[in-house]
Amino acid sequence: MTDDDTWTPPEILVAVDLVILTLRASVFHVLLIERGIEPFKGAQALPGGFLNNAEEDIYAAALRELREEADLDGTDLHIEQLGAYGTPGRDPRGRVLSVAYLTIAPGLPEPVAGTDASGAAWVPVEQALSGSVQLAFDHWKIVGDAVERARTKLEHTPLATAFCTKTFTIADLQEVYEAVWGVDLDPRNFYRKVQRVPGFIESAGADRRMTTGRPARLFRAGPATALHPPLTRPEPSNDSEEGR
Amino acid sequence: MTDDDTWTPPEILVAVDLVILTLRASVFHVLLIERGIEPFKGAQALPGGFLNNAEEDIYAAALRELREEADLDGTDLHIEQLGAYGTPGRDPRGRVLSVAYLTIAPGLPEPVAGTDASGAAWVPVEQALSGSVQLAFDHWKIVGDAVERARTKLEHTPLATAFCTKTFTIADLQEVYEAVWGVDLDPRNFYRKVQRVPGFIESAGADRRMTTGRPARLFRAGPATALHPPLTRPEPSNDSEEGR
DNA sequence: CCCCTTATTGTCAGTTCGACATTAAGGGGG
DNA sequence: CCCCCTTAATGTCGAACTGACAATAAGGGG
Repeated sequence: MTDDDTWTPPEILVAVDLVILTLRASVFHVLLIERGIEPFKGAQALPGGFLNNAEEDIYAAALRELREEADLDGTDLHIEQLGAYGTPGRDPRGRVLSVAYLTIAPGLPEPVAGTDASGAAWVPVEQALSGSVQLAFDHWKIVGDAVERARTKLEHTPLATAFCTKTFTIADLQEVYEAVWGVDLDPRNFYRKVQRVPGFIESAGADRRMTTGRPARLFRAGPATALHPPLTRPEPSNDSEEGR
Repeated sequence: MTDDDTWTPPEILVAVDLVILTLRASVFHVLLIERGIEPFKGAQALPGGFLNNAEEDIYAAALRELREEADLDGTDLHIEQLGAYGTPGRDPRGRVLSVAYLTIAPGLPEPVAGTDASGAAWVPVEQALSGSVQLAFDHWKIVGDAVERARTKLEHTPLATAFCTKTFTIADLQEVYEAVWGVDLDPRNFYRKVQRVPGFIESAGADRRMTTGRPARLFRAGPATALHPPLTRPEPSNDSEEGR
């Protein structure tokens, strides 16, 4: 931040975009909204919007949009800033700098009735990034960055628990890893590894849960903020890249 | 991003701040500049400034400030966006949203002659965060976030090589880890571990380097973008700290 | 040639990993 | 009530890895 009293710096519009990720029926989904107005009318876009006024905090604006556009309560949801996207020309209406937030929610069964936009829908992440979906602005890149961030943070933070409800089974947790990473994991080894990490998960009473088969123990998120040791993603079996 | 044609969203000043980290004499340093004008005149601040005009890209602005205020060429330097800092009131002059960038540079021996500000100086990170240094705006938090980011990325990305010159020895690399993490590592085990990670470092010819003692092999950064397996930070034996 | 310094290679027991088998604990149907 | 089906949890085993520490290698200086 520097000097200058004579020169007036340019003023820029500031917006907030939300990448809301969840698991639905063991599939990794992102929330997209069909735009009802130009520009990009009819295309899919991330929920978001401009700051209400010049005094609104950007994090508060993210919480507000979360409520308005996704009908979600930010309390006890994982929300972290992803970054600022401000390439000139990203919005045809003019210079807009958008601050993107990454939100992780436990799998909501309902299709989330958007209050505002034409239609809100959970879209499988794979599909959203495949190119078969028309995404507005630079939202394709934002979603890609968010997914990459989530995949990486799964390795060395307890982020996976944010995809789960208050209490969960180890199999639930494994589903998160498998869906987000797009791999299959061995339940026996996963069970062992997860329990060894101090502070990752802790037993939630002798409680259990009903399904067919043997009842599973319930856990809740532990106090750890980092996983030591980390859960490393399996190496991609191919070797089309990487060198030694 | 939403609708509305009648309502005009607020315009906000956008700035760029740089956290430039390096190693000097095996000590982890950050570049700070003494402010010559109000607000926070006389305090230390990160290099940075407002966008030049409404068309300037924020990344381009970061590169420009890097040149203007630190006399550094962004080419072949590690630069990544850290995040947006936009709390109302962070700048007493009005609403300013600042996009912070994290830059890693090989240890420059010279004290970096700032072109603009009153004085630029490399300050040990520990000192900058200790509270004994008056930092302007919310720069204390920004530096803290940057350092935390660097410490974490050292574990699972080849970021450490960004602290080194084009070619380096394994002992150089170890110095980076030790200085940034603030720990001591066993050279023998470090040597083994680093070499096992595919694509982390690759031999730079049979070249060597002069010092006292046996000449060391030179390496350069490899093609890997992630470390598999990661280099995990040693557990702190005590548990007096940690927090996020 | 001896000594000092730093680099690189070994050694070794304890731990962890991945692959896979086995046992445990419900619920349903006959 | 017993057999069977399903999912959960524990166990086994050789290979690989880890941390602690010893031993050897390769210059430079005196």
